[in-house]
Amino acid sequence: MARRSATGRIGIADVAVKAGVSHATVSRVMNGNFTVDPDIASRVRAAAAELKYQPNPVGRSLALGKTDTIGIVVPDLANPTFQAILRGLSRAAAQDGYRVLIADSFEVSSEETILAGEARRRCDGLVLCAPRMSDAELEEIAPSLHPLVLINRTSAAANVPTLVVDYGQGVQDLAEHLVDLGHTRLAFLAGPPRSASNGMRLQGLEAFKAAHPHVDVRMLEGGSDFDTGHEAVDAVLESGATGILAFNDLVAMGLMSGLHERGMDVPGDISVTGFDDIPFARYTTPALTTAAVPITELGEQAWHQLRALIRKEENDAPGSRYQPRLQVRASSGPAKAPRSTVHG
Amino acid sequence: MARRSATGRIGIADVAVKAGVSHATVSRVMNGNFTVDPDIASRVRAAAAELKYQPNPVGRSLALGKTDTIGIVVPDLANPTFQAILRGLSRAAAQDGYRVLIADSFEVSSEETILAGEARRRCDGLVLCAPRMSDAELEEIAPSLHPLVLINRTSAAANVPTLVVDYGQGVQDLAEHLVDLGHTRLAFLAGPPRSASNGMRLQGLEAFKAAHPHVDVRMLEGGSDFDTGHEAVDAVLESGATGILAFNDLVAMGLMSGLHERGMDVPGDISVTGFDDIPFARYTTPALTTAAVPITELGEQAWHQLRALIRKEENDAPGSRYQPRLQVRASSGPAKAPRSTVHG
DNA sequence: GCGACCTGAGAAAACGCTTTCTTGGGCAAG
DNA sequence: CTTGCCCAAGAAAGCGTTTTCTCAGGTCGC
Repeated sequence: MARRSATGRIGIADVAVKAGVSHATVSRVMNGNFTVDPDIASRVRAAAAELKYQPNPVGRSLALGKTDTIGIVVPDLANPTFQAILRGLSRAAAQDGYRVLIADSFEVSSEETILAGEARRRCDGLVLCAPRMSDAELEEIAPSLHPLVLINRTSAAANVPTLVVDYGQGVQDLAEHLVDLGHTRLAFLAGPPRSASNGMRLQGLEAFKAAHPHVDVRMLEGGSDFDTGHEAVDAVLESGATGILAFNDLVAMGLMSGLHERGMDVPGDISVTGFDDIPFARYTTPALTTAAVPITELGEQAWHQLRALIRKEENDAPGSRYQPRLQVRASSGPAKAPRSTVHG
Repeated sequence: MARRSATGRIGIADVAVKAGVSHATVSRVMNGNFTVDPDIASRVRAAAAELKYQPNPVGRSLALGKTDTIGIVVPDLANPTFQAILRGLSRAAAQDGYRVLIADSFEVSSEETILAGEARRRCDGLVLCAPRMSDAELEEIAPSLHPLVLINRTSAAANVPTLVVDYGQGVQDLAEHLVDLGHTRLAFLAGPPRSASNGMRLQGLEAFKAAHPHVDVRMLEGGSDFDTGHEAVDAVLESGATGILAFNDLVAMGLMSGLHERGMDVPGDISVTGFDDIPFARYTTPALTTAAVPITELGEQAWHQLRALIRKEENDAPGSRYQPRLQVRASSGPAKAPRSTVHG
């Protein structure tokens, strides 16, 4: 009856007809414009309610030039870190009436640029987690993404708030912790080679090595997931290290699992530390010593920064730096007498 | 120079001017319409490239009546189950060029209805995970959500594919497993009272009790997260049960953690089973016996069902039922001699 | 050589909304 | 009683696309 022909959905025109007013008046009523006669307003509201009219957000977005939606690009939705960022972002944005559109690049850095652009065009702003993207490319696209917040990347582009976790400091804290426990042979189970946060960890380790020339710190190739850690068990054992700094909690858990299969005791034989303090880190056996990152809060902050940009507010603190907090649990313990290295 | 005044972004009009053609021709070229002269086409493409023109998706959506976006409503983004569904959905949809808009209801069932409606209007279809919503309300809103796929809920509404996990069968399999190990006193650590999937588990347990009148099955109140399991430790010990069926893996992990703190041995003193087989279930200590649900695949299937609806394809199999697979690990073991009940 | 057909590109309408512009009517002041 | 103002509501112009409609020019056939 009142169905529109084209889309089949109820439109503003149907309400206007039913209430005997113009489209404009319906729009005014729906948007709480008070320059409309109360009688007419209630007539419109009645008509809208009866037809169960709901404004079409697409038409609205086109007219208003905003979508009330923000985008987030993540490299891997299976990674608890990005899940947590997404959660914090989504919750904070929802409180201001914004929704979140997700774009998962599945670790393909070439996709990140395209996805970011596409997502940005559909949204009012973008949160970008693109650890593998080259600096050059980032600088290239950053301006076109403008209401943009970066996570764990810095950019020279103007007006791009940056939320970074101080991985360098975190890994130093963990290394110090192991040294305090008497470990003198450490190994860093690295993350993906081109990862920005891995770079920060490496820088931190350089600083650490400079400050502790007597400590042997080996670098081992790795990755960012559980399997990586599990597969690295041989390399770890060969290294002869007694204190292992895993790239993150996932890798640490994989490594502990592998070590357990080899009959090694953690922390009796080897101490293992993670990074991030994902929810499950408390519940591994042994519970994982790690550097806690307030990651959900980071997602929340990302929204606040983005909101300021969208609202064109002055932002006195464009971005912030998060200091990981050393979280000592049972996976790290006193070094025992140095084991002999299997090779070399 | 070529910037449009209103939004500041490059529009189709700018390209048209630069290429010396009409808006319509630019549109034709951008959409690969071959009725346009090759020379003109390349001139348009050159102009578009030079201006870095990218069509505005909002305008496009309005004209086309589609957004290339689907929505998903989840009760809790912190729950690994929904994270996995989201992941599977997002990946599958991305392969067909669709994006995913997320709406987290934060377990507030009254929000679910509103969120679902809003999300649906912005998208071409919706995946709804609303375990707490009443059946009545679901039936009420289902038609208006139409390209709609339900997860772990059934609906009488026409054309609503339903993807359900057979929690009833899964919990029976787990109970059988415990009985086979010699347990005669079981306890079910229930999920949220109004949860649909909890209801399915309860039905399964009724069937189990009917088939095994000699087995004592206690019902304990619970919830769906880690803390719930952790807090339930007293109730579990009081129940005197030696085989515990936790609502899900999270609850089971919390319970095991609590039991460990109490000095109880799993599975020596008490066997614990979970449900879902979340990624971390393999890595708890002891590794968790659970009922594995191919949850990421379920998200993927949700997309396929939704896609069929969006494309108005005939769908011979509207929905499917997933059978959990018993995954025996170390958290379940032979019953030891019955413990005495603390109370009663 | 002229008319019918066809092709290719511009003009304009449509998508569903918001908002500016316009207009008519009521009221107050001169 | 007339003139000017103000206010409320309708008309219309966007927002940025796609797509239909229209028309001009060229080609082919007779």
